Amino acid sequence: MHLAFLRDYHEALVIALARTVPTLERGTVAEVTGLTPQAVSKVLARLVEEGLLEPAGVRRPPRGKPAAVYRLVPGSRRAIGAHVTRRELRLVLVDLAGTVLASIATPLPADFTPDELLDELASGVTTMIAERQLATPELAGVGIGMIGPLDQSTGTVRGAHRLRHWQDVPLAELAEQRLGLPVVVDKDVTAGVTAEAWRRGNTFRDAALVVVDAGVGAGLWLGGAAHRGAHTNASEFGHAVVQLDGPRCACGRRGCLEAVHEQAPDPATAAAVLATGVVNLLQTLDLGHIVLGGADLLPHGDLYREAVEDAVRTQLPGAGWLTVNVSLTSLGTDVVAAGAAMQVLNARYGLPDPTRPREPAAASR
Amino acid sequence: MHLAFLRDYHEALVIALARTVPTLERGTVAEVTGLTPQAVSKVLARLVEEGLLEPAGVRRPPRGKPAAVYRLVPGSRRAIGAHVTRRELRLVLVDLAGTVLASIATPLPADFTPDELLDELASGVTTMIAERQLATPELAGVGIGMIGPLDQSTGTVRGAHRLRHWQDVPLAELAEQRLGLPVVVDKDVTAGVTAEAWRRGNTFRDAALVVVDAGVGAGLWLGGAAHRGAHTNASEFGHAVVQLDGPRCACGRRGCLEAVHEQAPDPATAAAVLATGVVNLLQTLDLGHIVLGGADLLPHGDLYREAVEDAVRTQLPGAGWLTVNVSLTSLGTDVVAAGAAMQVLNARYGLPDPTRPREPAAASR
DNA sequence: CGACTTTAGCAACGCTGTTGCGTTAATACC
DNA sequence: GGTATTAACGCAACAGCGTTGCTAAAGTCG
Repeated sequence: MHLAFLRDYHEALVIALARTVPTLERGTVAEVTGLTPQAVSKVLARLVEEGLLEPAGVRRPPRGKPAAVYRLVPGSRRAIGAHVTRRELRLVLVDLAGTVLASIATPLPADFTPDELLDELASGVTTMIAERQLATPELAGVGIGMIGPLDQSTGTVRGAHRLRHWQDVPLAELAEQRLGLPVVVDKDVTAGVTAEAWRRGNTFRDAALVVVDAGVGAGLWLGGAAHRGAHTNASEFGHAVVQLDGPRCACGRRGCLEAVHEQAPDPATAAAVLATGVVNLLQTLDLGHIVLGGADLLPHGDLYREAVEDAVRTQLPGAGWLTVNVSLTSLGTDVVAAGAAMQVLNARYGLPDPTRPREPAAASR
Repeated sequence: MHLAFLRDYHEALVIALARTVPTLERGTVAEVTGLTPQAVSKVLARLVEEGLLEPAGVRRPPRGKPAAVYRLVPGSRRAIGAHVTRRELRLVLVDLAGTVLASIATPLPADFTPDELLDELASGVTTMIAERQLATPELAGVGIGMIGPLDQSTGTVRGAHRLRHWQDVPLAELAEQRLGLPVVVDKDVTAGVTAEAWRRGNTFRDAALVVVDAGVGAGLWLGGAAHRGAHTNASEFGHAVVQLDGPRCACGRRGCLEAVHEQAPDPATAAAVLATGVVNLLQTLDLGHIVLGGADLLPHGDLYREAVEDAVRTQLPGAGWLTVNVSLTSLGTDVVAAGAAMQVLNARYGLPDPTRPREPAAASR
């Protein structure tokens, strides 16, 4: 680990702050980060130099010299995100602030092959780059949120459920060659929770994005980072058993949350089942935020949200201090694609990982 | 964050390595950590200076200058750990290598008060210090593993289950005043999983210690650190529902894993229920290691281990690559107390937390 | 207009790991 | 036995990060 880690870490702190507050000042940043004002000056100067921040006038205190005010330049960096489901490909363009600037969905052929996906992806990405006139230093890369199981560390799909042509496909590598851009691949729900985290800032430290979309999954954000697990296969929350003698699930077990949820007679019952599963998650992991999403949940969004809020109130002990924020995703059906894009930004402008050095700072002179 | 973070981080890497391998050399450390050999020389010199490492002869390569060999001095730092249950107080002494040097258990009065616990704790700690002639720089502090719920960040017990006199007790603060030593407090199972992690080294990155002892809990070690959650109340795994219409649990819900497990007609059925719960955990979190422990599990240890191994084999898809290491804790009934002690060592000699600076290096000249 | 307050920034510094290069201690070769 | 080779060690100068000390700037207040 070089000294560069410190620099990147502090720059990432400031960027994260800039994402969640309208304006920045030297003094307030120093307070939040614990750095000295002098050090903050240097960090701010570097970020202005890189184009990520810009001056935004001054604040005049009741007495004394006016303070220089800065703000994020959201458009200075962008990334493209893709959400691959069994039926369609959704592409979004997001900026540094986590705003979705464009979103298009195109159908995919039934049981599509890797080549068919790559064709569709390349065509969509090329169009988007042309339409928006995106240049290389500005466009950070492409993220792909995909149904699992897959190996996130290498970007290889191990064998997507119900897609025959996807056994051990090195998707990240293939897409990089095809697009000529950096590509990261991750499970759909893990990408999705990254979107929520990127937009909400650092109070969002322990959370889950619970998604119902054909199956049930939960992307996990634990201790301020995505949790992927030992084989990057975490989030198969839908295959946790909630009814030992319940109906047979596609995975072979009995009474998986997903199977019980699916067979519920009406949406209200289904929501109650899911809510119980969410409380299980809270008991085990003690999350501060539950975000709900997915194409099969959002049509009954308020119903689900109320069911979960109700379960949190009635099924979880320690009411006074065990506060859980329950909400629907503000990104709707874009959440996975947007999260995949933000993973690209997060890799470069999020908190660095001490175990791996970061690539040599793309556009820094 | 100061430059001191880098220093502490690299020292912690070397100490962690020294714990898990018999001997160290400059070259191998450089390879593992990614530092230059020159930097490793400086780190090793500092650690020898502090007494944590010592020279251990030389290795003579086929040709060339012999390499200096170092090894950990396990006895150079020790910590005392306490495990508080409803019936007894267990005290252990551990060293830097994670070896348990002494273990004593004393009964606690029924429904004991904070004062009664502190009396017993002070008496036991004083005895242990006297018997082993522990000096201040050598003894790093005292850790307490306690039944929850509690606030780990402040060391306050919020209101331990079935203990009437434990509403909002600032246990860490009280114990520090009483003992004159640094004290950390944590949930029993979280302390326990720290013991396993400290002894197993950095291949142990995503794991759970599943404990059956009156209740059922799971201490979580995720991404190389203890997972405590938004209100430091994670690990209440026993209160995850596995049978929606199951028996009423003490917590008010129906069909909690703990309740279903408790009412199983025989140990084999109980083990199968727990095993299903463990697979739920694996589906959600994708853990690489499951460690089993607890006073009510260990008497049937092999039965439980085989049940879990069997469930992992038969209930978890993706057999080829989803490898899970299942084992019984090697520390037996000492695991929680030992883990509490290792949390003290971990706070000082484990990987530092970027968000909080470390206290000013106790005994560094 | 001078005193005071608040913020900004230059310059020197301390500490980290890095780089360059010479030194040391062993074996292999002639 | 001397010389070359090898592998590891370590001094010294260096680069880059945040910190410290101090001065300057830009306002308000009396």
